[in-house]
Amino acid sequence: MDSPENGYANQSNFELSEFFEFDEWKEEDPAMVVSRYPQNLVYAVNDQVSYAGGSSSHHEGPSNRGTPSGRERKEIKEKVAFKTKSEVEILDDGFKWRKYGKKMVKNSPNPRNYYKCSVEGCPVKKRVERDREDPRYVITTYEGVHTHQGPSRF
DNA sequence: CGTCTTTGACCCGCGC
DNA sequence: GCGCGGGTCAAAGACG
Repeated sequence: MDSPENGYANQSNFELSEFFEFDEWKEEDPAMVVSRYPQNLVYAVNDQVSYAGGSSSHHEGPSNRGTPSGRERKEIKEKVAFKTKSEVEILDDGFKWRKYGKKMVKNSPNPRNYYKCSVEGCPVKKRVERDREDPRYVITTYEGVHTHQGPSRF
């Protein structure tokens, strides 16, 4: 029923070639982890997407609904996928997130949660999904960059 | 009171 | 042209 080599890449052209596996980051301060994640890495990921995204079906969502202003095609989209081993997906990374939607993935009996930064001006979006073959693993995908560098936790 | 959560409905882009 | 999938927003409710 499942392709042996099929993975998340199958779901989207965007391959998680840069996903990190944190075995026990729980021990560390989540806020610290975020602070330590290299920004250049983000560039590397989005750069890859840009190149491989020549026809990637994954691009920024729908045009601003209600904002008929000229939509500039953003070729650079920061996307970072993290594979975290945790029982709870609500890992506090130091920022405040507001859940704005839940959807079920066909290839997964697990629902996909959509979070957005509560801070106004922060176009950062977070997507949390459970691994379909490893429920104990959680895949967190961060999109965008925080404009506010002062998490209440920091 | 304020904030956040949850579900449903709606919309868009693309494929065939 | 239509359907599918995915993604987002909205309102209400719950809770602190």
